Amino acid sequence: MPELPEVERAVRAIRSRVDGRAIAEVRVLHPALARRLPPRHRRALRGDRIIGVDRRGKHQLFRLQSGRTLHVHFRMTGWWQFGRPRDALPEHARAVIAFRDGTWLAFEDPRALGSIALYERDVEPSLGLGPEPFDRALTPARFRMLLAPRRTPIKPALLDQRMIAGLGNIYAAEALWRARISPFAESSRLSMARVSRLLAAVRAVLRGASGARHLDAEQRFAVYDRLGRPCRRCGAAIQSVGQAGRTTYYCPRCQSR
DNA sequence: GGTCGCCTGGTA
DNA sequence: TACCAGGCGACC
Repeated sequence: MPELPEVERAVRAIRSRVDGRAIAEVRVLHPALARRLPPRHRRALRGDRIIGVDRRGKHQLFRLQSGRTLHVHFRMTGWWQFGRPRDALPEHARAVIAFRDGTWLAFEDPRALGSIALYERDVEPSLGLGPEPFDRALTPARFRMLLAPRRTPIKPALLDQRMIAGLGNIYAAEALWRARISPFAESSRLSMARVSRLLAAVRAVLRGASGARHLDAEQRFAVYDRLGRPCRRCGAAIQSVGQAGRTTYYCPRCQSR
């Protein structure tokens, strides 16, 4: 699930539960997770304490009392499950942070594509991210400058985290539909007016994401996963196309190049 | 940019 | 059984 709104929600759900808790041990339950969190790093985490959790784009940064940082990325299917001593671990728990008081935080991730990694004291992970979408310093003019060097279709450009941090395949498509911009429009050639519309659309889509969460895909999205269904604006059949290895959904009639 | 690999599970 | 999946880094 996780694009920016979902990662933000995940962080909010656990922040108050893990803040201040001391780590008893970190267990890895799937070999894919061990690649970036080897046994010596797991051992080194014992006794440390979580003092805060930050989000940047889709990344999570657990700040530790030692000055180190635990970096977490959900990728496609990651999620947190917080548990009490007697609770059963979720079926697809891939790693577990067990606290001294018996509570635990399980990294649930069916596809096991997510990652957890430890960064040494005072080493800030370099994530290569552009501005946060709601950063006030992100003006239409700045957004346009970010998009200007990219001579690619706008849809794949939006998935590049150096443009805006936290956009993913779904909300990029939704924002383009909302801004009435074709996913094929060339990034560098978007007019100021369209860039401005796009930025507003990105923000509106991300803001609306949390509220619509309980709806099914058909209700929740304007284009995503709605192949062949009528466009909510003009009634044309929604189409899909492969772009940069991902599926893009769009309205062929009211999203112009 | 495109394409592949990483992983597993759900669905046609 | 085959294909697809909300991510992303490595490769060409």
